[in-house]
Amino acid sequence: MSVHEKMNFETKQAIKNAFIQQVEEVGFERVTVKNLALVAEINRGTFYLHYSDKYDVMEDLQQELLMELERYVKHVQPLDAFQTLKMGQLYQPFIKVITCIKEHAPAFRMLLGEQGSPSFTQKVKMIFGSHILDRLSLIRKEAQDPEFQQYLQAFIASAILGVIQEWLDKGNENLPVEEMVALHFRLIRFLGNVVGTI
Amino acid sequence: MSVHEKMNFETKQAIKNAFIQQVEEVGFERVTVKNLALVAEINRGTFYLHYSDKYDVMEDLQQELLMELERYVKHVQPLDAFQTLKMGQLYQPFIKVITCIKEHAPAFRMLLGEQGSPSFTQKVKMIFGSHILDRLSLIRKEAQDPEFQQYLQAFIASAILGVIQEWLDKGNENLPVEEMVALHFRLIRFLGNVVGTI
DNA sequence: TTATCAAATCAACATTGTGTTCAGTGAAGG
DNA sequence: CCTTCACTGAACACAATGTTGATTTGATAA
Repeated sequence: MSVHEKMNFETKQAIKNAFIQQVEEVGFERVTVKNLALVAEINRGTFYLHYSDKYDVMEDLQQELLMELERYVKHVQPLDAFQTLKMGQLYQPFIKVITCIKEHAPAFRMLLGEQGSPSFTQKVKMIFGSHILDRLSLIRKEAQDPEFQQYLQAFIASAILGVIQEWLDKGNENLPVEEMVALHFRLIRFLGNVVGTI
Repeated sequence: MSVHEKMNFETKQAIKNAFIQQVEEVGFERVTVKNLALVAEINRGTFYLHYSDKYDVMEDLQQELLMELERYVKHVQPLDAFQTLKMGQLYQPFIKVITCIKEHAPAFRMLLGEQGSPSFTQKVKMIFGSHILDRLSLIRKEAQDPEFQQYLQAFIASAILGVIQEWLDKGNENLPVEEMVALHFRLIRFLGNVVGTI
């Protein structure tokens, strides 16, 4: 790697960081290339050497995070998860997912937050939904109806993501990753019990 | 009501409709006052007689829908809902909520969709969460821990809204309101059963 | 040391949307 | 007939955009 590529990389990073900061501050719509250049401490012209516009930065950031996220989510198997849970242990693949999100917390908080991107939220749900429900249809015949399965995916993926959004919102430093994972299973079990007892 | 007020009202409506159409087409960020005036077939200057900018239109639209929604959601009582469900009937207050959403489907689809507003989504979740979980803490001691309750709210509200978003996305004309309501309870019961049998 | 080359800077430009203003138009109502 | 009032149309200064071309910087390699 030449020094030029390194400078190139650092400038791109500076732009991305400025972007995250600006979106959190004023919302995506009010972000301007002018201010991005100002915050990133680069010339406005330099911005255009790396990105065509602010939408381009958004795309780049989203791609980066979605690829990283999918890398961990694809190892999650819901049946194994419940099995592990029954033995009173935490399910490692899911811990890795939450850890991944925590590591990129500023970006996720921004994209999933009040000023964020609905399309990103939707893509994250897709990743959760498609992988987490992979083999659930094997054990329950209702889950074989494609329409029901589709709504089941939306239901569970939204629920999980909703908890994660709440966690990010509150400043996740309070609640460690392990408790976060345990919380998900407590919530699902709680709902199951309520349905059972009524 | 004078004719002038009527004209006034119709112009505002035209702007709102143009706004919905434009957001769906190009996304909120790329909506311009210029194009809104073009689509609504009014003079650009006329726009500023009704709204100060596009954010103002967004606010107006959101307020309108949130007030309407809350009007129905506040009659939903989860305990009654499960009671009704056990007797094989559909829970009327929830039917009214879904009907309300269906009646304003274009606006809801836009605001909750890929090009929509995360802050609106969040507000809808708040309305769902605060009303639906109102008395759930009475029957289960876990639900009394405020932090758990907070996450439980996020969990359930997100799940329900996720299903509604899926419904709107697919074009809700396919699935009638009654089946939509039944689906929610089928989903919750399914999850309960899966947790119970594993 | 010096020539080289990519990255970043700087200034200038036409373009587009913004928000405001102000003189007009036309239809309804008194 | 004349007032009222929503709306029109044109003009304005302003701000951000995206592009260009000339220039500076600094590390690398002969």
